[in-house]
Amino acid sequence: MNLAFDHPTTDLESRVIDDHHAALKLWLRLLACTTRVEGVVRNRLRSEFATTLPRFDLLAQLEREPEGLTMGELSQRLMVTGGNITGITDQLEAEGLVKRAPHPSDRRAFAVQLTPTGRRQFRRMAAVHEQWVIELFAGWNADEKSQVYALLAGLKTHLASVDTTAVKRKSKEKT
Amino acid sequence: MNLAFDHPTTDLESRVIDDHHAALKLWLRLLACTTRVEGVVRNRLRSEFATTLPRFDLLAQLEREPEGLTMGELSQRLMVTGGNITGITDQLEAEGLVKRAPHPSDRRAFAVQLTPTGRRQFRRMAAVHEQWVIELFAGWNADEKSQVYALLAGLKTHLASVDTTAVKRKSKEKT
DNA sequence: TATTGTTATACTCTATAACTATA
DNA sequence: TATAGTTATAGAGTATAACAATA
Repeated sequence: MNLAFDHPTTDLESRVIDDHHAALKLWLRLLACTTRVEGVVRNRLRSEFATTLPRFDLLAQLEREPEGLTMGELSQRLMVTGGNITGITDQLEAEGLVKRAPHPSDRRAFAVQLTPTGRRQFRRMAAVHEQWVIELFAGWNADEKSQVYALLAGLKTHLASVDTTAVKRKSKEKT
Repeated sequence: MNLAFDHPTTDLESRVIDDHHAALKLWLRLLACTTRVEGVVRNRLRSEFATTLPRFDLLAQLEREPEGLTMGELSQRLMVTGGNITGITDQLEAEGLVKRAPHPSDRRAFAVQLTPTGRRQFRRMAAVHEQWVIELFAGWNADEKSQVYALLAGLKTHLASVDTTAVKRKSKEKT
């Protein structure tokens, strides 16, 4: 991966054309930071645990649900379509980390669950992963973290109301 | 990721744990928001302009450099390896948006430049793109935007000092 | 020899759609 | 008919490595 991040004229933020526009500048800086954090996490998951973010996320969902989740529920939670869940689950099952248990009431579905090995392994990874995140966000103190956390709540709510594809709606102005 | 731990908040150690817990929660919320914004932008670039984010980014870099950029410089700025730049440039050149002009002093290299058509088209896209970003960040008022913008400056500086792959370095703490 | 860019290849991640087996 | 999951396929988006032309 290219590590030119700290070079002021070579990172994503330099996408800014010439603008003095707060929203665009904010977005480019936000994207640069997020991309950076995500890249570090992906690289370390690969080099330390030979795994990927989607696989880690799937295990994380299962860790919270001892009863298991159906493929469809996993699809919703990871926000990807069903075919992808089949693929990731296949891999994790082949490694013995998850199993497709019969669903108690619907023979079409499965209750995908962590195996004991999977649970042990996930907890080990999750602890290390959290240390990475702590390290990466050490640039903010506790107060700054909670400020941003609170601000993001508002943004998240707003984003949920934005249509993914619609481009312009002159009327119907939100709030 | 599992956020279900209940830590008592009575002593110093617990507060530290909560602070760390806060980093993970913050990261997950930040990632959710960024992913959402990026997804909307990607979808709209595709549906409105039949293009992609890397292609848009490449045009944006060229728009700032009338003299053009070499393939290697584009590789650095977009933070991807050279082979990818060749592919993106091939596409954009086929559409008449960029051209590989001869490099004035190095016959191995090119000065990749926007064509007049490419410049016109990029400016049109960039204006619409900015409106999308304004819409997506309308959940924050001007003050909130500048707060986050300022906070991100600190995070960015910190992130630049984090090794992409290294996992733990107890000693040698920066500064 | 070193560097610029191209080609070839492969892998991850994702979406879509046709298909099956149940419901 | 509708739903849960699988299979097959396609296409971004990325990296690596061998290569050709030039420095």
